[in-house]
Amino acid sequence: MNLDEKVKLISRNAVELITLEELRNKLISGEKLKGYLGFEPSGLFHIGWLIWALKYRDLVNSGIEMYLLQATWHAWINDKLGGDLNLIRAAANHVISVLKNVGIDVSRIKVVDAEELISDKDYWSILIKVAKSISLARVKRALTIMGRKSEEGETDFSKLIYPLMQVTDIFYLDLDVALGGLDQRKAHMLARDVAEKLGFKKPIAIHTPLLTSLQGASRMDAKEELDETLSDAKMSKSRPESAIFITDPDEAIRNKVMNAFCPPKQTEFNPILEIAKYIMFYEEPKEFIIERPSKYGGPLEVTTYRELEAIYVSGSLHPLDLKSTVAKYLIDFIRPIRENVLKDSEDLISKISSYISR
RNA sequence: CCCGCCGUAGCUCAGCGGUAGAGCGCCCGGCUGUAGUGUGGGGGCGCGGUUACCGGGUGGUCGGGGGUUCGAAUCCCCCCGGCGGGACCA
Repeated sequence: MNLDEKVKLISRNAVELITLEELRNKLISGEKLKGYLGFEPSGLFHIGWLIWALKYRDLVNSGIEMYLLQATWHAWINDKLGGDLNLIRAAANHVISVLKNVGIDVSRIKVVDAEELISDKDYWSILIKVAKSISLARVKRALTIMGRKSEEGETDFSKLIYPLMQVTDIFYLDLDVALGGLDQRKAHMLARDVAEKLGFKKPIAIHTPLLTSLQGASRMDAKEELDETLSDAKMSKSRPESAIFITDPDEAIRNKVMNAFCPPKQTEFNPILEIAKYIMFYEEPKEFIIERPSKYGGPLEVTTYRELEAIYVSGSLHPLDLKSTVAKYLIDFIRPIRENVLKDSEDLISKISSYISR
């Protein structure tokens, strides 16, 4: 793989890459790059996470030495799964199981548990150095979670430690690249802000897009939808269709897609089009056949997302036909993963599910 | 990563094209003469020097580098540092 091919692989389908120049320079220098993604085990794997999972796979394949951080303590701070560390660990194993089945060669990556980090006093030494180098206002600004919840009620103090831990994770692991959904931007930028002053590597930040909720309102990312649907029973009952889980059976996937928000001709905040873009067409060209009764124009075939978007925007592709086609391909995509994951970790899933449903 | 504000004496800041300033601090002196000390006690004298006050003095790569100008702390560009805000959604 030459330089341009590597850069293309690393940057494809990312919302942003900060900065491209730094990435190129590091690649040119020939040094072995280390990267990571930290995930919060918070319940069942949903398809929004597939986007970063696919990106993670790209980075592994590009030759970057990738770490995968199971952010169990972080999940504890965020009260995921009721703050039960045993459940959180089960959820972490479930995520690893999914990643294996998405085609990530687990033998090529280094899985790190937050437990390992926090048991080393060097970790806490870095955390305090980071804390000393920034103001309280700056930490608060790096907090994604705070915004909405603080309007509703009190936020406990542990939440302030969260961004510090994210920054410390990056420095402790001595990383060149930090990967995450766009919701991780604040933490990554904080790390970039203080890195040089403290003598650590300034991480290149790669952000993947977030999927719009199937209901169209907000985003299907870990911080909002999953948290609310999984850890909040009320939400789960009132909004059962907001996310598609990797463990959903075929019919559930089809129902969720068919019931989803999908405004005609519109690309913005259109979850179905986004699924097509980021999952179906993650790799192009791709054979994408829209089967359609002849009275609505008959079957159509496209090979790139750009073509699909063009015919959708023009109005010649009806949302119903888009939905049924996306449902079909999504089912095909998820089925093998689901089957293996269920085989792999059924006990974990039932543990997590039982928490959710109780 | 993006935007904004700031960077001038040790400190807080003013000055914003025409001789680099103020307050505070610091140093010296005056006034005062406490505690302590030279003594066993007291006085005197000396040492010492608190607080306030008075007088005098000390203060600078105007963050760095370029540029414009007869002339730059001041205007323009780049960089560094501090702070604040933004950054899909809320």
